[in-house]
Amino acid sequence: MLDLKFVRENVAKVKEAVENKNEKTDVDLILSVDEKRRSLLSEADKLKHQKNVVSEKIAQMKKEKRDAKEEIEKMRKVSAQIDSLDKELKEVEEKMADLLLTVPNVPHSSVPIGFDEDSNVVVRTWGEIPKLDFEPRPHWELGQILGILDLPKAAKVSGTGFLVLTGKGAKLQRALINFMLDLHTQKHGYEEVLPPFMANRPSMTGTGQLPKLEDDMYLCEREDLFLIPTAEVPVTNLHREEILKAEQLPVYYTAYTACFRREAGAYGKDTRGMIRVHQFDKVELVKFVKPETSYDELESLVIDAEEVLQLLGLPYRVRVLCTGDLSFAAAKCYDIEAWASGVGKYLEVSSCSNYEDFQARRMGTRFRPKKGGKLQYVHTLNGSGVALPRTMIALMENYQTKEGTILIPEALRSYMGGMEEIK
RNA sequence: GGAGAGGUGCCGGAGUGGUUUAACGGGGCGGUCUCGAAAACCGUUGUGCCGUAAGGCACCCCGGGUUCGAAUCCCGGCCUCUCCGCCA
Repeated sequence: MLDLKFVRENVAKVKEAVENKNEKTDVDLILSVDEKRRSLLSEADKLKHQKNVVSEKIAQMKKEKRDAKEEIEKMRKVSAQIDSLDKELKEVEEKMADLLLTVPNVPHSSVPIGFDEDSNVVVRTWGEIPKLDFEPRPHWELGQILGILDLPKAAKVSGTGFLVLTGKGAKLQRALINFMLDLHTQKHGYEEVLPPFMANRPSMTGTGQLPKLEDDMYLCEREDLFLIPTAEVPVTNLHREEILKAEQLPVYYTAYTACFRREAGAYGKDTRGMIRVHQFDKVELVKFVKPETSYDELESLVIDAEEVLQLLGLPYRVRVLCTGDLSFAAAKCYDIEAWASGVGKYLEVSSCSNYEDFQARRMGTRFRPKKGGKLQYVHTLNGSGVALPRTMIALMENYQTKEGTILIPEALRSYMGGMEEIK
């Protein structure tokens, strides 16, 4: 959420952001509602002031046992006026709040302007794309041959877009989770959190999934709870409506969770295998930082995520997203994409974003800079560190052998009980 | 699910229908003292909104209601705690 004052004072900038992000927010409507709101507010405030003054007078008169009938009668009328103004004001303010939630964050000045993902810019690549001397198999074939991925059973149990990992496949997934959590907690200084996999509306609104993306999420209607689409939601909301101490910043969290996405509107895309599924595992990184450091923190966040792929020996590239591909709440975002030999393309395994104070303002997460200074909103960031099925895909497809087995990267072997190969 | 208790500021914790941002304590900040520090003492310390400003308004979990006037009384909701039931 942007500050209403900021919108008022930076109309051109906000309209440009709406345009560049391909959003449809009506900024002029916001301005006119704001004007209405302010005029109602000052009218109501005047009457309330009168009420307060006269109420005090009535109290005084009662104390002196004088008759206050006339004043009471007058106030009865004023109160009625206030009531009706307040009612109108409430409607206008609710409308204002709803409108403000539809204004996207303003992209950082370093973000390339562009309409869609074709304008994303590769900032670096790492590793060599493996040159296999045989026709590489896609992961679903490998999974079937080795008996570690059973898509037909997943379809039977739940439907398309779900996975059943079995035996060494399940173990490999668990190994990856543990490997990543250990890396981030032990080497990168993140605190591990295991949050709920369901979140309420205020939380979903806090991080910016609501109101825009409601249809992309699974909703348990009886409880009005959403299955989390990412650990970003529960972990970032840990500090909703809180005032953090300046000296405790920056705060780093890492969390493993399952993630649930309806993938509405993605029908026909990546339907085979486990590239795009309704439920997947992910290790997430979340940061709460001081505003002046947030862009440095974004760079180090990306590096922390990249290290996962480096240690696994998976080649990847990092792209900075252009304005049109940038999510609603983000000010800047890097995608990390791992190369997968079987399907022959780069797969997005991480998205690292700086939200600046956009989420913090929605959540009410602030800190006091020091010495009785004014409260300020923190900056929040998060990134996958990293998402699992696609990392599994890259691993399976890049480490496959001519015989259809999969070599296990060095870094993972201790997590696999010393296993060197899945065969 | 049943019964009870409670939700107050940065934190702990009082609170009478009528000068309430709200006793008291802690913390923070400023100062006195000190070579320096601790201790002690004194002072100070909420947030948001409107307004060029002076100033004003709102806020004691959330939403309604009663009243000239509600942190205080009534109703609904959410959350926490205790006991009982159920349960991996």
